[in-house]
Amino acid sequence: MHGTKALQLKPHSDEQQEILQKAKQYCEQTGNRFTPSREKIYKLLLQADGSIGAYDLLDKLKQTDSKAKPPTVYRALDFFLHVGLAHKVESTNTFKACRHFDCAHPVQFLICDYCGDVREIQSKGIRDTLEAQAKQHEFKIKTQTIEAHGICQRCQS
Amino acid sequence: MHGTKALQLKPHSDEQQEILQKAKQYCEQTGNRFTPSREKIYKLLLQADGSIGAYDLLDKLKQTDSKAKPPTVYRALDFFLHVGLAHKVESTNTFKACRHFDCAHPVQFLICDYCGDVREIQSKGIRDTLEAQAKQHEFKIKTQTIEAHGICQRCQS
DNA sequence: AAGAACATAGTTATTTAATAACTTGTTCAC
DNA sequence: GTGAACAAGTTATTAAATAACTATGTTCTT
Repeated sequence: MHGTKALQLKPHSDEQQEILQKAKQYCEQTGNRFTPSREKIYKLLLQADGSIGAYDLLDKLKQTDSKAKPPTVYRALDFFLHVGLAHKVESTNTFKACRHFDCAHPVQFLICDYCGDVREIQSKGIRDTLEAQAKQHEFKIKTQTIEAHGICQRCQS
Repeated sequence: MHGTKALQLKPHSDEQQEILQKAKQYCEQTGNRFTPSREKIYKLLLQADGSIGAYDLLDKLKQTDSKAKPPTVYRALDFFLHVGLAHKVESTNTFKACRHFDCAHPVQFLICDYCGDVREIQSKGIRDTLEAQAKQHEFKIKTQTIEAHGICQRCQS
């Protein structure tokens, strides 16, 4: 599932610490509680390469919290999705921590089928093109799911 | 789940007959077998409003084929997806018969969260915009999943 | 026509993904 | 401090998809 991990996040990296702090702040500002349970699960989500399935996340959680059960992770995930701290990758039923949750634009994913990496991009162009198409059909868009599968740059060599 | 069905396909309509015939022809031309089992399931897929889940499809199939089981429908669905006779809607885990399977372009869906209607559109613009974005990241796209949720024209009033 | 090779379908069981429903514990405002 | 609201624990179930094995059918070859 994974090629070289040179550019992937490592557990407890500085970048993760930074995102974690921003997540805490963001929750405080918006009146949402970043509880210990949520923090623990959010850390695991940040440590995951690419995206991670709910049950894989549960397995990781069980290593330090042996009595964790599906609702434990699904509740946290639902919370993250709701406040914008994470996204669901619909085509693989997996989840990914959002790295710039402070902006509410729809996102797109580039999913490498070789190494499993999931890159989150934000193209206003894609969003607007879809929006324009929908308008032609008099369709009012609420949410967008845009996911491309293929091979990432690092796996092409 | 459903509003007015005025524009929806009705069982055994002329349009369905036409698509069915085209599907048969298409399979012959491409050396794929459109077996009785596949035909039965494809008809049910055509009759479904919007998109339909595999197990809802199974329930319908059971009405005339009481011993049908999950692999029965999943095998047919896999075949349809493989040859291009149907699409999977990833964000709802449902399936939809393709109305223009003779062209291989990626498609986009406009999914009405109010009536459940799923409209298949083909915008070269969206495809190309995503393609261009991917290129900037040196990502080679194989397949695209583009789904918009919202409210369709008929349900806005 | 017989038989090998392959595709299709039947059958049983299991895995994976997600949620329902009820109970217990925390937090926070008044 | 009490109670409303939120969060988490617990048990069970539903929903989605596939694995693995058996049986049947189709096609191709000789």
